[in-house]
Amino acid sequence: MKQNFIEELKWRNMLQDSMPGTEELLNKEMVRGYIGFDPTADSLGVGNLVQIMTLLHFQRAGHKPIALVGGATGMVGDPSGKSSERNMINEETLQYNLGCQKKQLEKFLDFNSGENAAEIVNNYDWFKNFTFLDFIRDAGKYITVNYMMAKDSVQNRLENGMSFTEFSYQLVQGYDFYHLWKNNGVKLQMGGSDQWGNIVTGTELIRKKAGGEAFALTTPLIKKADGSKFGKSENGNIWLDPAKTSPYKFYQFWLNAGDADVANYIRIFSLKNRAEIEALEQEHLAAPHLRLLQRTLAEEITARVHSEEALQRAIETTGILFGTSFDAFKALSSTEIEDAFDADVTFKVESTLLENGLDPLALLAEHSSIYNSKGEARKAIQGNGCSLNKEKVSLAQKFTSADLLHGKYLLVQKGKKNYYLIVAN
RNA sequence: GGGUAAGUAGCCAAGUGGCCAACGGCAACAGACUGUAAAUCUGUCCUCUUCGGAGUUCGGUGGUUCGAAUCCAUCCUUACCCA
Repeated sequence: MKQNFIEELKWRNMLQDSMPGTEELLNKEMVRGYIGFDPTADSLGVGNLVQIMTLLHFQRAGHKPIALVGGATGMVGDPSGKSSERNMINEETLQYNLGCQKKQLEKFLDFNSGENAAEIVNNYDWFKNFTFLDFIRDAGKYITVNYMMAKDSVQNRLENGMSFTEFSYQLVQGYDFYHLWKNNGVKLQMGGSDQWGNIVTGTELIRKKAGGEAFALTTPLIKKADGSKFGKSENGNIWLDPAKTSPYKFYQFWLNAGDADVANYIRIFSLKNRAEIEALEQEHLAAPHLRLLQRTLAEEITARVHSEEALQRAIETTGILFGTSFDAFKALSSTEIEDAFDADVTFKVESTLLENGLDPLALLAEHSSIYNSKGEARKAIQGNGCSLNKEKVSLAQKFTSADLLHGKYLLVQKGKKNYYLIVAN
């Protein structure tokens, strides 16, 4: 069952812009299309997930998706959307990042589906032996500086300055498109709307240099309803790598999405069809407090990005920490408790210390690093922002062995949503 | 190479000799209210602290002064104009 790619993107609100003729091309034949990924970090984040989904829908519509990892472009630095010159990352880091991202991409796309099997390419492969002189003759000659200057990504930087390196970026990315067009039969480049300028530099180069035709399609940038950035949480970016963002936190991120955003998200990140999603939306409107959309979305994405088991564990942890009363928590077995906490939120404390009674500052800041300093812990406690075994902590309190569950556990809450486990041994 | 303007906390930005750990805004975190939502109100927001304080900051380095983000010298960075 092939879907119409453009129609699919439209109802999912994933279509920002496309070049005239793009839809006709897609209806006519199996198209090879690519999206570039920038190796600035050692993991992709949920921000990149939009582009991954675009490729996935593209493949499901019967086309051939190609993910380009930017071994070469990463060395230059994309100025789009950046207000100042970027620091260069060294080659070693870059290689490492590339490897990590490649592994993640491989999880999403189907590489064994015959003629439209996904591919991953690295633009470093064709740039590594390309000399500067060749480049300015083979690519630079076809694009005028006037044209490059007109780009938003350049205009926005004229006030504060921009190096030649970053100015050249669009030409490097443009050449990627040309290379893939010429050698791999790629006719379409997709990307976030901030990439429009870079993408059309590519189609322009293809037209001028080879008289060929190529197409562009962009997706809107996701914004939260309050205008803040998508994909960040209190602890920074939400990554796809379970070592950097645990499946539990990943699940929580989606579960915590606001109503105003979640309808948007589910269309983008869910593979459910239109009827299913619209039905869910109806149901959600009838009873918003059940947060059906958030739950459905969180479950689907967590299972896809991590695994069904990781999802089950995240749901269980959530149930233990949020859903049930403390009595229910007490009823859990030691194994269940320990399973619910990841290593980075578990702290060990000598049980002898507790026998003598420990004040909260010593316990939370000195003997564990739930808080970085006593001052920080003190402020949080004074602000009523810390609970132990589900009860608000006061500075005057002392904790002893009698407070331990199963003789060894203490449940600590920093704020409402951050849980830690202290194990006495 | 010449001239002009600028560089203050995560970001924006006030501050032109003591009242400055530095107005204000954004972001962030926490509390109340809620639906683990939004909006709103409140608190925190350089570091450490025995909560009395202590230490380190205003591009870098030196200097003047009892005292410098503030004055002087010099260097660095950036923008604009001229060559």
